[in-house]
Amino acid sequence: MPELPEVESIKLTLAEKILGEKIVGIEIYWPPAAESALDGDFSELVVDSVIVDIGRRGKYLLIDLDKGLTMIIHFRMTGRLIYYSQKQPPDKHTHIVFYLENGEMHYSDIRKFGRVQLVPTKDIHKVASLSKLGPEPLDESFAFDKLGKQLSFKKKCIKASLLDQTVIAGLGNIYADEALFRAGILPERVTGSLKASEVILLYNSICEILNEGIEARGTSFRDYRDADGNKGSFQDRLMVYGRGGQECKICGQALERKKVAGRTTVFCTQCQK
DNA sequence: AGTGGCTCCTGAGCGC
DNA sequence: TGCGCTCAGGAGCCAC
Repeated sequence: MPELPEVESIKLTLAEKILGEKIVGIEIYWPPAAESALDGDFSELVVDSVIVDIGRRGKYLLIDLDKGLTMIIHFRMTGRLIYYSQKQPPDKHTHIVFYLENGEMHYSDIRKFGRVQLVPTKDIHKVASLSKLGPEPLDESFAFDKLGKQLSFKKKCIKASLLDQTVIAGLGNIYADEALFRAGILPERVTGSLKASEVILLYNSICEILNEGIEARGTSFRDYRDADGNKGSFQDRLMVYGRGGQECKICGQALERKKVAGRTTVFCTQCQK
């Protein structure tokens, strides 16, 4: 499931291929995937536009077109955006094909949770899902005291807080579990009960885990691929996610697996307090 | 402000 | 082989 490091990897692999390219045609195979906030047809608005920039905010990929339009893409669970330099037939899960001057870009999504949303670039801050996002964890302006401020007084458990995109943007189930393990904090701890020293540990763990995730070009636990269609490698370095019942790589005790905040959560009761 | 449940959707894995 | 079941989950929404 694309979280921050995966979306960043898609952005980086895509940028070298599509920046400056003109979209010369489009084929939409599953219309609900293509949402337009404007009057007019998604296809007509997008075709003949030049891709001028590509960015990321949290788990959202932002593709800026000339003519003042931006495509906001959220991959949810199984979304992919893959660039092909040569003609490529769509597969059964391909929902949108963007034909470029050189090559084509396929948006596909097995579970159909993801969306490509077209909005005027100037209105991007008005899009509810983006405007509510919390701080960007890899931004230089993000500091441990900023995280502490977001977490203080919260009564829900820390796992729920980390998954809450208004608290901090970009963490999903994998990196939230990994960050908590590295920080030695149990996922069910009440958020506001964290000591200042624990907030600093958590802050450092989040930054480290996300940077390592990007260096490994993401986690391909199941479906994730970058824009070249390649897997990431961070799944080889996971300490807890997907390892319930197995031995903790640090202390050897069997890892606990239980639902926390409605999500499957894996942790070590020995290493995390 | 918090939780829990439901919805969207498909494929994998399991028991029989 | 295949049927029916459960599970995986990001986020929006709703009831309480």
